[in-house]
Amino acid sequence: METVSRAATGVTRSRTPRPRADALRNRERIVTAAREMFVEFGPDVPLDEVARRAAVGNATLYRNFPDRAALVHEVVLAVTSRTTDRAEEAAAEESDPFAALSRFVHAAADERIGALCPMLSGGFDKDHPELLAERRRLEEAVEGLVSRAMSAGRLRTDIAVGDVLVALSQLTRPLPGTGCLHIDRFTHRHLQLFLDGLEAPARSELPGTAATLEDLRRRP
Amino acid sequence: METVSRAATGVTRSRTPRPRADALRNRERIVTAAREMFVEFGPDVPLDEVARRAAVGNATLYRNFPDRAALVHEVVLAVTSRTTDRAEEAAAEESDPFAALSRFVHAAADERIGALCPMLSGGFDKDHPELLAERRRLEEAVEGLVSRAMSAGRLRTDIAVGDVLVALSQLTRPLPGTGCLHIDRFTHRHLQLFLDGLEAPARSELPGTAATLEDLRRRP
Amino acid sequence: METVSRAATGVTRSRTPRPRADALRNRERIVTAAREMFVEFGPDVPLDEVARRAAVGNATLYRNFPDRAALVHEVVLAVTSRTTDRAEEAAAEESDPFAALSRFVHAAADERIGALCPMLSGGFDKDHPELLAERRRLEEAVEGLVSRAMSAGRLRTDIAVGDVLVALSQLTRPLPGTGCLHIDRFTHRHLQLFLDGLEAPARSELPGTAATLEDLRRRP
Amino acid sequence: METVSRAATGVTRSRTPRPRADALRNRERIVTAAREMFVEFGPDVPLDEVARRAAVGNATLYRNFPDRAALVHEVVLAVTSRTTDRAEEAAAEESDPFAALSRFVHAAADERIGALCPMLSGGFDKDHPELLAERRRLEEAVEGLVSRAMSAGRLRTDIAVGDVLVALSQLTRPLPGTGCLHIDRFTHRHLQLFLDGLEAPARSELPGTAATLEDLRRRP
DNA sequence: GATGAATGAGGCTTCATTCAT
DNA sequence: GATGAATGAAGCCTCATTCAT
Repeated sequence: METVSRAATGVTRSRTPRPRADALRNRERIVTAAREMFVEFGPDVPLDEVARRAAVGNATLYRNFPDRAALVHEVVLAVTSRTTDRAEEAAAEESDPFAALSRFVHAAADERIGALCPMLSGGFDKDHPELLAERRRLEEAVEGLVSRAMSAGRLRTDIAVGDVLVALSQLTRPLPGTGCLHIDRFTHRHLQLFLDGLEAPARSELPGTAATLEDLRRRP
Repeated sequence: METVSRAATGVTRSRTPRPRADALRNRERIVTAAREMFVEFGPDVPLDEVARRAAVGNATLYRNFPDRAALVHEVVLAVTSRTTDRAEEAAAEESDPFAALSRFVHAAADERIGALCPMLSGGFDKDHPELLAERRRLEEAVEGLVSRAMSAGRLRTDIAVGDVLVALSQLTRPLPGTGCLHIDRFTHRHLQLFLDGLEAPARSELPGTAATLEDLRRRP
Repeated sequence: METVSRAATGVTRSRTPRPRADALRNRERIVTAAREMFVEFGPDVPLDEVARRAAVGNATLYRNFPDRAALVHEVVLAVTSRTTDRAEEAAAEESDPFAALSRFVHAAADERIGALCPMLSGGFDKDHPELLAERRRLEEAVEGLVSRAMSAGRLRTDIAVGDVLVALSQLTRPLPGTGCLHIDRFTHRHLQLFLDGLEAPARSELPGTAATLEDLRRRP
Repeated sequence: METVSRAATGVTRSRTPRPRADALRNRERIVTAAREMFVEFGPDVPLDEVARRAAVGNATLYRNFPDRAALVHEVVLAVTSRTTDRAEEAAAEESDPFAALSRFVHAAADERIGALCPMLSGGFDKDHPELLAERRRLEEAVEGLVSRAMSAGRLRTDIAVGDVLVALSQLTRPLPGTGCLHIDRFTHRHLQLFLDGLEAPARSELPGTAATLEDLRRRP
């Protein structure tokens, strides 16, 4: 359950006579390197550097991903997918609904969900069907966590899944160039403070209105 | 006109004979444009674009700021300073110490304190004396807000000024390319949730240890 | 009358406070170098080489012409314009109408009208208004030459201006890499043979139908 | 008579144990695809595209032709050979000597002899013995057509085989990217005009001197 | 023998910075 | 002092060619 629940699908169906083993490995290495370097240096990191980190020639990268947008697409997909896995794990394995939400939030930080933020800016298709589907899957999983915690009276009722995901992403956004060193020192503290603020009973009245992920995606 | 104004100034300190009025105005416009564009498009925005927004030639920008680092320096200084002003205002004008902290947090968001985050990455001297001093000033002001709220029993005691400022910065970090549109829709909600988490009594035990701004700056 | 009858126009009109002298010179040098190198090596010649021949930095080329298409556009415009000038000269200065046409054909070869052929392939806007206008002007001028020669009974009547211009272009198309050396040795011979074929009375019946330049431009 | 009058020569001398049938077919398909695509897109067409059109892997192409020059060599050879075939056909089947020349000229256009022009530029060995021999064969065949037409008094006497072949090539040179669509609409008209100019009696005095194909090849 | 994949060199284009008016 | 223009270094991407299955 750990790894690529999505990327490895759809291989043995059609005409394509099976990708070669080393090619698959290369592709995987590129995505991994890209994820790491996007996290560490931001989404403008030179693709040649990504290729070097992946230990492949730059043209191999371009063979697999025609342009930067394609690579970003893949990384966003991977991070979203892995994060969703964490949400489903938390839902399945934690009996206390607020503990489940809490576990997910901290796990999502470790998956570097915050790295998605800067990537959402670039010129890539945020409405791509694959992405849309994966985002829906994430939203549903987190929606499950939220609604159960809310039903149990553990979560304040004036927030929605969008609030959780956006704040979570912001709080875990990496600082380019720092190598994420501060994440382990501070981020989990701040996430915990945020979770404390989410807990019922509400200690204040919130401005604005709760929102879904789709609201975020749209131009407001 | 030039000679008159120069002759009229009675200052005998330095060699520089007081900059011309339009030169000062230009410098100010550049800093303002840079602050806006750093917020809107991130710290990698082309300097030619900044110059255009400021309605000056690019060479004028370089006359005032020898390189990008110098401009970033100035903007960081300005944002820090303005944010400090907000902290001092809040301290002076709010009687309730937690309300003061709260007011500061929301005001700092409007000053785009979050824009500092990405700028702290680039190759500019974070230890410059001017910056150090301004950061100290900010830290002291916020330290005042925090300690008073804590003394009044309104703030949980396991946090420190570093927690407030870092989380505040992260939660208000702009998404490049979005024109900050989401700030007004979501950010203040999430700040409020964070503030609720800060309030005493503490609802959880925090991982890690509280820290100052200087801790953040260092390589851990 | 020799040179840039078009490029030098429209300078002193508007807001733009007059381009600097050296900038104009640079622009002119770039266009000249591009024309020469397109002729000599074809339209795929590296732009860095064009810049080198023009003795400017490559970025200067890109400042003046955002991409290859813009540069091709300018060169096509220049060649067309200069060729039109030759047509008008011939019309004005030759009394015999067939001699006028003949003089134009040979002069157009010297203007390297054949270099237009390969450039018409690339991804640039062949319907740009400027180009359209210039092409019309050329067509009108040559149409004048043709119709007068035809009226005088010197030209066969089953051809049209498109035939003259297309065949002329083809016969004078440079061979990339040869430095046009063969032009002076052979091209004028073949043009003369073609002219002899154009002369009345017609010695054969032509297949197909006569056409205008616009017909050529369209996807047939 | 159609195809490889030269390449398939059944010499059984050497070591190579006769290529497999599918290998031969592949080689043939590559040459055909290359010829078509050189005509359609020019001699710089990516070899991967040629391989795709030939429906073979790119490495298969490189197995048969070590580099682009080798492929160009083969295509030039093939086109030259097929054109020579047309010349010999015309000589054999037409009783009127000028009609034979005329028939050859139009047939050569259909063989895309014009596509040779751009290929003669690239970095391939134009003096390769095979090519030299083939070019001689073509020249002899056309020389036969020319001299017989001239002897019959049907052809002006101030031209030579080089004039015919060069002008013929130029007039039929494809415009890259157009898919040769204009060939059928215009080229045969212009060839006819050229033939009319070739016919005796000469209507003008030609500049320069007549030349052979070898003259063309040399740097003058 | 045939193939898909990998590679490095090279062209295009942008941008921080410097220069000439 | 202010400006537009010039520049070289660097990133993106393509393609001829080589390698591993």
